Amino acid sequence: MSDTKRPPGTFPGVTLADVARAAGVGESTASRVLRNRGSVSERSRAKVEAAAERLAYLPNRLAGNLASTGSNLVGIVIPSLANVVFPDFLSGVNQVLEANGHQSVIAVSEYSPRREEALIASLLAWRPAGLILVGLDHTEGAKARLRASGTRLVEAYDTDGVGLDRIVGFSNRNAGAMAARHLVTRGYTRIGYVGHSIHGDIRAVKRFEGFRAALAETELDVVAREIGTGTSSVEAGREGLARLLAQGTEVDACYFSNDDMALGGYFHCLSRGIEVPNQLALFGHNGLEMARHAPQPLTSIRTPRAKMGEVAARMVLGQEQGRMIDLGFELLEGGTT
Amino acid sequence: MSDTKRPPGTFPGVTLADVARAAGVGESTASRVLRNRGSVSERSRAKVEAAAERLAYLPNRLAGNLASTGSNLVGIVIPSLANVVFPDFLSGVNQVLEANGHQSVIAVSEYSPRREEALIASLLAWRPAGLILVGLDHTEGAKARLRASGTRLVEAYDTDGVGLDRIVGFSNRNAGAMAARHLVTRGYTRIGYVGHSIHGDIRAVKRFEGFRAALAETELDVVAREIGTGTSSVEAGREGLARLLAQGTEVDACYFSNDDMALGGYFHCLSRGIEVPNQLALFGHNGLEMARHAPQPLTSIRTPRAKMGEVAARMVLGQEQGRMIDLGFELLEGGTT
DNA sequence: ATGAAAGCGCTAACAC
DNA sequence: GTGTTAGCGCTTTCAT
Repeated sequence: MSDTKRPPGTFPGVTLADVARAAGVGESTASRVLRNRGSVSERSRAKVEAAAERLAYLPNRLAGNLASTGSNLVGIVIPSLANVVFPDFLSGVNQVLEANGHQSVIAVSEYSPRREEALIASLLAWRPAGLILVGLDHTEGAKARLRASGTRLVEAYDTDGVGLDRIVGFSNRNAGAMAARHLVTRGYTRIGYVGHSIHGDIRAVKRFEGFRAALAETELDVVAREIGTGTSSVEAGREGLARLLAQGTEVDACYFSNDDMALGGYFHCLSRGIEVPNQLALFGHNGLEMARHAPQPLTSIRTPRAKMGEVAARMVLGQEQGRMIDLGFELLEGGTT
Repeated sequence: MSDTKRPPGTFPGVTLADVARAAGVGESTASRVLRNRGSVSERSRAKVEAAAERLAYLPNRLAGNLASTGSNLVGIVIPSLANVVFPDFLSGVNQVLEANGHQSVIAVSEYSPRREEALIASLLAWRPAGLILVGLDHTEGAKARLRASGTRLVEAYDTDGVGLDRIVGFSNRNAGAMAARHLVTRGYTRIGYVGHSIHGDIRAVKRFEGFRAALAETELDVVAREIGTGTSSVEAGREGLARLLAQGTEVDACYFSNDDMALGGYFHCLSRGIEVPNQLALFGHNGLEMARHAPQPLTSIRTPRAKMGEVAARMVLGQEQGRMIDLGFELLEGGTT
């Protein structure tokens, strides 16, 4: 047990060899005990466990994983932490990963594919058990690395397109289409759209495309639109709707890129005394908790975020059949349409 | 370049030795080039870089860190991902960590100290460059391990108590006190409290204690309280306030454990036609974006969540002086008081 | 400036 | 059931 001067962040250094020696057994026996693998006599097991306890032995995963080639880390790249939906997703991922003795290494791309590529390379250097990414859109470089690595890969959140390996999610196009059909069915015809920056959030774009395509089925289209420059937020939604209405185009319903945005729109209506849904109907996306409990629950589409995370984790651990799992979504009929 | 049959999740295995051989230099030279350390001739550098590129060499951090004893991983344990405030915090942490070539390994304790202890042990096995925890309350076992490990440690979010190593945060007691004084100054005297489950969320408890202590300065106390059983949410706040008012005790102001809760309360008032703040004043905590943009901006206290994450990360990297940094908080005077 | 060699702490055959 | 012995892929003296 060599306890000499050592750089900060380094450990006293009780090694497996120390434990084995203290227990009076060989290294491999100690290793077997500590990992519950292979057969060991009750006697050895007890001795090793006692020694480990006494020496406060802390295994070194760097060494362990290097020796066994492969780690119990799972790399996860999400576009943002600011948008509530990704923590929800992470939460699901994390839960099943931890339950299976794996650990999440999380990286945030800020919606930049170039950043994502760098993060992927960085994560692969840990020889992770697998990688979980959000979306299907990656740089060519990233795709090449991923293919070359042979790592198990799961792409989540989007089923509109082709993936590299495994996919779990739902169709954003169809979600948009469902929103459109709902509004059309309710008789709305002068429909506006308030969205957040198109930069990066490809899935919001896909929803809007699906939305317009479905409107087109009945010869309709959005009559006005307002796209913010920043990320999705309550404030952006509030201001977006204010600007949309200021355009002068008559509008009887508004589709928002997200529930945050829609809640902002709702707040605008409350402030201005605009009657919802009589004067203006509002439709969001995601089914966020806060919007479901507004005085008038927001009509929205609930997306299976946590569930998606759980399935993604199970897929990455090889516990799930199928290369593509579409979890669908659900219309939440609220009081705003 | 040994490309034999290998277990799934394993790599083609281009090693540093392969690169060195291809470049016609020694391993150590190749290593020096790839890490920009030590002096290398332009010629060797070029050869090595070309070879690495050609072979699509991907360094193995498991090996690298094992050899150099110590990793560039930083372990982070947060209580929950469901509560928006922690992603905000993480976001700050992650930003400076990534900018400094470090990676976040994130674990979620679900507000359980026992779980936290297990997660800490698990994280320490990676010989992380440092650890970031939320709060000052840990099991004795966890504290012992942390001290023994010698790892640099930062405890965030709470300055009301003693820490193990470095601390960054604010005083939750004082935040509660500020809320109380604000309400008292405005002339409210019949004050209620709606909180979420006390289990685990020690900081919410500290706020409430500070709140009551400050009320006591003027011989006041909360006249009614309602504590939910689950986590903080809009729904819990809405129902909590409904129950509080149903108690029958006359109340002219209500303090909530969180902005989610307070927004729920606000929604309840809107639904029931309770005039805010005339009939009932509302005070939250955290200064969440969504609450700031309600028709009547919620009076609240803005907490420096992202900033706290940044400072925590800098502290863990040893880039910050001082063992204890109090970032304070800020009163947000809204329209609900 | 560069190469050889000795580990880092562990796991995985392989013998016994 | 248990110990011995090679490595895992890299960094790091230490010569040169």
